Amino acid sequence: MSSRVPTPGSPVRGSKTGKPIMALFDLLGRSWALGVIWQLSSGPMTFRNIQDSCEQMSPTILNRRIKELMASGLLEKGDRGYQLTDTGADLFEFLKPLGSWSEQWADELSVSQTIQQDRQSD
Amino acid sequence: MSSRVPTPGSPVRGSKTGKPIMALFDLLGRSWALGVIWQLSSGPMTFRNIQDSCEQMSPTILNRRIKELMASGLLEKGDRGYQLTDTGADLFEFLKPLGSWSEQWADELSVSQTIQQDRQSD
DNA sequence: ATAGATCGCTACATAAATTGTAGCAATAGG
DNA sequence: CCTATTGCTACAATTTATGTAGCGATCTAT
Repeated sequence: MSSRVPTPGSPVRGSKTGKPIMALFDLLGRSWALGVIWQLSSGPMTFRNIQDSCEQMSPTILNRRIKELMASGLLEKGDRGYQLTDTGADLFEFLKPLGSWSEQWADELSVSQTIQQDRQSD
Repeated sequence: MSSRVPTPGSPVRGSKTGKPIMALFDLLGRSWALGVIWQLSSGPMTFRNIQDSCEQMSPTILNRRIKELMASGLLEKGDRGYQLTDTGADLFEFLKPLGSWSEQWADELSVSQTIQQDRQSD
């Protein structure tokens, strides 16, 4: 493994100061990280379960994300597979509202795109 | 530009279904995207302002993020530089609490790391 | 016991994204 | 006109991600 786990206090991709919020953003801002947390919020899952529920994400990167999220105390290994830690579940509570927000956002976007198309056809 | 802007409804990096939440995670899960939104939450900023407040992030990627975030309706260009749209500001309200949460997380992490170090020296 | 089937990965090659540096055209001020 | 700042683009180097193949370990049924 040549990748670094973003840790508050130490330089990370995106922040040389390692400010907690930047370390968090670096951690969550890697491909599939938010998706994995999102999926695990509904309960423990096996490695392949996660892969399947995340559009067959490559095992390479799932494995890397898992290690990072475990090192960051958001994920742990349980009897029934991987699961969110208390901290991870706590974080998810903040992410949760984004579900319905994103649907509203999707609607707004499709509307404004329609308007743009209308303008082009003028 | 060869990169695609994650748009709900169309396949994105991380989701072939284009479910809004996955499109959002793809968009926000790119380097510096969350950081840029975070910085702009305190008011409009010029291109170089953002660069400076984000550890001298490369102009290449800032430019790309800006275009993506504008295409997604989260950012716009105003008199005083780039700024969050109403939608963007709305999104930020969900991100905001992560600021203090991340500091708590940082504390927990440093404690657990100390414990691990103690165990190793046993 | 043995032949699947499943699980958690690792190896490896390819493709895509990010970084860092240099610099240019446009505007602003003196 | 001279200088500084702004918003970028070009380009090469590095880092990350994707996709496929497959291995060793563990269950499962025969």
